[in-house]
Amino acid sequence: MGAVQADRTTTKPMTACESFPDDLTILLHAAVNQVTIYLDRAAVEMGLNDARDWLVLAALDDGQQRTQLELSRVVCVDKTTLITVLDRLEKQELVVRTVDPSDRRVRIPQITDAGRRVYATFAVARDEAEARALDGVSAGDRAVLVDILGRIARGPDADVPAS
Amino acid sequence: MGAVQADRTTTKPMTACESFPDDLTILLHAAVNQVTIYLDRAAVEMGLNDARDWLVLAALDDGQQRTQLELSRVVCVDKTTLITVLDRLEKQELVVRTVDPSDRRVRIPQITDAGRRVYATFAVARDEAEARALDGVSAGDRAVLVDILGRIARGPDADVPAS
DNA sequence: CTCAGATCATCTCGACTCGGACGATCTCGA
DNA sequence: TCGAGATCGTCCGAGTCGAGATGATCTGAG
Repeated sequence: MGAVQADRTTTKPMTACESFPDDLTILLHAAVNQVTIYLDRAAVEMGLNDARDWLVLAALDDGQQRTQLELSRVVCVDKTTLITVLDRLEKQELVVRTVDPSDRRVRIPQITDAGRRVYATFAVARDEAEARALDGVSAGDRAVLVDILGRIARGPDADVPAS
Repeated sequence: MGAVQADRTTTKPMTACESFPDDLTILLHAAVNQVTIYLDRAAVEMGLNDARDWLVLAALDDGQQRTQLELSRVVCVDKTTLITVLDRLEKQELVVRTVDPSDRRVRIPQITDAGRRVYATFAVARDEAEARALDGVSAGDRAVLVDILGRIARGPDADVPAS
């Protein structure tokens, strides 16, 4: 039988990956896959559903007032999917949806104290995971990594010159 | 803006991402997201469905004989999902499923000449995209990137001691 | 003031994903 | 030789995702 199967009620991909180190994009995929597996596990362990739940909490934790639409763009989650995430988090009382009094169409999701606590706990687990993953990597190399990833993430040109 | 919406028939996430550069894992997600968007677009342009289609082709192109199960592990795709990918690629005559004569349970998917051509074409587009993404990054820094990503992808130690 | 058009959150519904069956086949011990 | 158990590819059903439609609300022109 599957020895290390998580007893989850919801469906969740558990694909471990033994990739070939040929190519940057493949490597990138494999890396994110690995990280996701670990983070998802940590998230489940503390009652969250997903690493995405945590991602949303992280975005909310910086205190900025954001509409759901803005939030969905920040965390790379479809606005439709974000609704279900917020529903879940709200039910767990980790966030609340407040109505912007100046524009009653928009909701401003805000993190609660409980949410902040969960986020802080998770952040510790995440930092440990990162530290383990980057064990033996010099600070300079880490900076290089962050720099390049940021460059990739922001896109090849970010602002297409009006062509 | 946006404005560059692809007119796709199949469902496909098009979430562009304007992430905050706080954290490594978020950065990693954002980077892979960006790359995926680009690769998916390129894949669609040459008749493939997905960047995953290409990933499968890439894995098959190294000439190794692999069962579908092995293949699914290599490319980080669930074996069930891989079936639909192979079905599609087989219909396009980019791969064929051969039966291993020494074990008639297993299928050995193999890339065809047409598949090899498509893969080669795609590889050019991919290399261009990579070059653009890494424009202005020194060769040394690239090596660092590949090294660290590989380290992350291979996992901290594959089996986390259940503490 | 009124109304047309824009924008927000939500809902709907079709497409996709994956855990858990299942049949076919292999292996190994009796 | 035979059968129990393992392993392969495939199928099915529940769950998830996201493009487009919908309803509520805002904005600006007349």
